[in-house]
Amino acid sequence: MPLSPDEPALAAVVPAVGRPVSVQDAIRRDIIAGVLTPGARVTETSLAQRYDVSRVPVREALRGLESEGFIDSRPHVGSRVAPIPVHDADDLFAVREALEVSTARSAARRAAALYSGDESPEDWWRIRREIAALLDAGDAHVAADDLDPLVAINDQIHIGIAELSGSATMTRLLRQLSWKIEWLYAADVQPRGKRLWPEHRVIVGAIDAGDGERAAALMAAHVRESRIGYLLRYGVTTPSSDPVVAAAVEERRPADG
Amino acid sequence: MPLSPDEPALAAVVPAVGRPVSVQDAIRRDIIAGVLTPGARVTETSLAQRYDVSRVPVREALRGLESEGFIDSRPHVGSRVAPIPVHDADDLFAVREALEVSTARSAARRAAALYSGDESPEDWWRIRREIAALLDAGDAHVAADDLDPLVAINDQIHIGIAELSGSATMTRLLRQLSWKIEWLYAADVQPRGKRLWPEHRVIVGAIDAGDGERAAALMAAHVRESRIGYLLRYGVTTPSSDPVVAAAVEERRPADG
DNA sequence: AGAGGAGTGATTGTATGCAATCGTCCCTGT
DNA sequence: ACAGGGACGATTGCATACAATCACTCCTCT
Repeated sequence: MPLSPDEPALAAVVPAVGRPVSVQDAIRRDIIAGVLTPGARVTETSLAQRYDVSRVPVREALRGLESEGFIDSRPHVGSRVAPIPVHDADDLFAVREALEVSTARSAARRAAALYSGDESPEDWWRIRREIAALLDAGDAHVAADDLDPLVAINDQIHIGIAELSGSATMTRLLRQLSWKIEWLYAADVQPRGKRLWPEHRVIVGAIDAGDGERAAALMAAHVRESRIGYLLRYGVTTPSSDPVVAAAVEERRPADG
Repeated sequence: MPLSPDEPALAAVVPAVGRPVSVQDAIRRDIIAGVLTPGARVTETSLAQRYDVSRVPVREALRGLESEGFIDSRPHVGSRVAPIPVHDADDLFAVREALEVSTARSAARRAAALYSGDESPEDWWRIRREIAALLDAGDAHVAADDLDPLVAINDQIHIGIAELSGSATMTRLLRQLSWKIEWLYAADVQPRGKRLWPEHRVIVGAIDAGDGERAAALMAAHVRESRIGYLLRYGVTTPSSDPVVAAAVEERRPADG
């Protein structure tokens, strides 16, 4: 697996978190962190005071958050933090499966085309190197039993795979969803991703090998396993929309916590 | 296929076009209609004058359009109408395939659950009736050889199927994409959807029958065929990211126009 | 002649103030 | 006591005005 054909090692692990936080980022962060609880009523004025800005940037931020699904807004009435998305969890996982299976397959195909010289994507190697760094960082956190950062790293890896697939649209959609995913996991203090973590390296391996179908199958299993684990942990009563997932949940429920 | 278990016939064919157009809708409409051509430079001030509003609503609209992919904006420099998305077409179709295969499968499963009495979704019948109306309307347009409205009707049907699937997330994402799809097709005055049109009724039939895998397979073939047709018509030179599609395009290219 | 830097113009980003709209409460009439 | 209507308060929607930032040009120095 030759990772760096031209440039030197390069650190660049920090996954774009250091931006000069916009109001939208600040509010989203507070929602994900639980400072602004779901169902809480928020007015433009109160938020403006809270973040010490005018109402105008708050307005823009609310519009953006609304389209991301974090805010429910009604004209002339007010806005609320969207109800906790646990109900949407199964839905969200279904979308992830649909999208990410496709990105994994495409990424592997592009890798194959790359090796055969048919294509030379401009920044394929840069992204691939970032993923490698993220995998290493995740391994370190797992080894240190410091699992909290794994949520963000996990998202970054999945977005990175989407970037490798070369589909700007999928990347954009997945980025939207990733925030909600983080929100879902944020409620879970100790993510059980430790068991699933090693799967990432296997998936990336299949991509490197250029085996599209294997990458797709591995990704499908990965997302599905994550979905089952989530539904089990939260004891969601309504069955999953995917019969296979629903059956697995039902089967494992008594054995689990 | 019993369509109306409780309510009477109901017209409601008009697919939500009559809203009091916001600035964002107005700009998007002009982009899709070609009034604002891709690459054109647009400033907040010029748009404000154009639509006779202040810069504030224009700002919000631009933010929204940016997240929809219609506008490329650089801070302190200006905004441009995003370059013509023909290059993204293949990408867009790939996403559609990933999402819509999933929605078709889920919709069929819900139909099966509905018939067996396991579930009673609140507005399943309403949506199903709207789809029926859309199918009829499309048939009428095809019969009259008036193919222009088919683009919008087509989008509405696909969104309706997503709604039947019960996945709010998929519906939201698909709705975002549908605008871009319309943009793509708008360049094509005479959409060649006439040949593909009857497939919709077959897909809906599979959903009604509760046959998830068949619905999924039909939808996959439908989107793929549409994709091939598009790439052929526009003579896109770069091969599709899907090898099957790329091969089909290559095979049919000489025979076609 | 070329490179560097300051000035200028254009554009975005933000704040404040006012108008429009909607929900709610109280008051009145029956 | 209850229903209906009007007024008030709260909140959003919008316009104007100003500040900050960036790109570009021209001027100067080497």
